[in-house]
Amino acid sequence: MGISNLLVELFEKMSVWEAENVKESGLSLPHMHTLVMIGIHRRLIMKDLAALMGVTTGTLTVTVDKLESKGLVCREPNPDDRRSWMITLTDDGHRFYQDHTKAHAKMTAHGLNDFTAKEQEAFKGYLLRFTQNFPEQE
Amino acid sequence: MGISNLLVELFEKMSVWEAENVKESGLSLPHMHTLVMIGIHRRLIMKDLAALMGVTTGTLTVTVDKLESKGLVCREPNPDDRRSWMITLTDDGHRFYQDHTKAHAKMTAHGLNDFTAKEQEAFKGYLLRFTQNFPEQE
DNA sequence: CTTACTACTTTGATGGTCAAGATACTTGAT
DNA sequence: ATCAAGTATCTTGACCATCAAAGTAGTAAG
Repeated sequence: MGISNLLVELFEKMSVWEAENVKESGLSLPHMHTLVMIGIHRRLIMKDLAALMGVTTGTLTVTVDKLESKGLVCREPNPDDRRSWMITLTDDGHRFYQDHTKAHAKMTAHGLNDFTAKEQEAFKGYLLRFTQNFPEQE
Repeated sequence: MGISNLLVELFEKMSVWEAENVKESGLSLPHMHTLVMIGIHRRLIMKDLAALMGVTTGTLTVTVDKLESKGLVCREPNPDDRRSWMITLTDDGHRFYQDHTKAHAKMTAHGLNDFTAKEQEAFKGYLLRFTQNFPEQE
């Protein structure tokens, strides 16, 4: 089997894992995805967050509305531009983000089960190169 | 950055790439996903295909209805069980599947841009081990 | 043959998505 | 300053994907 098919298989398995894992949190995939993006970037305006997630701002508006009503994210006024909001995680939202990150780490540890420390480093190096060679998202 | 975050980043980039790529084909993601699953398994009954894709048979019924009306898949009577259908790709459906597979290969080649043959083999070995260590989908 | 089970389809409801239009603000040119 | 053009967000209306539950037709086991 070629690397291409291996990647597809890994992608498939990670997707299934992600879906099951997120379902346990009680959030939908788009909602968790949103929390993760905000968690990584800390503070974002709607436009940038929508671009990162590959959705329109209209879609993001309703997502953020729901996350806000659940007390997971916060719209703060943007002092530099009164048209836009700075979106951040609340403490509760940050907990979801951290739990999700921990679950990722656990999943990774499972995959690296029989790897020596040296092999992990080598794998990581390859992954880094591969990921960086990858077409950038516009 | 740890391997966990690298994988998440790769996953994210592959998702974006996949979405853009599939959009160009004129099919929705679920429709392409369905064609790929049938392409890999050649002949499947609805129940098994639904399980592979992680959707209910009710959802799959409408997906297959649409793919059938587009002439991309075929419901053939199952001689062993008159309750079920064997789902297969038509020639047109197979072309979509093959084009998609080729696009995956192209994407992979891009990522492996600066890898020597020896490095590709090593990376492939690690990927294989990692993928196989991964929790199975049930 | 009858009961329990199974494969598939249908139906009704919900959620995510987009395109297009509306609103409020900013920017740049006059 | 003022106005026009551009921008960030929100709203609306429509569509698709999805599920749970109910319905249909076929199988299996006694």
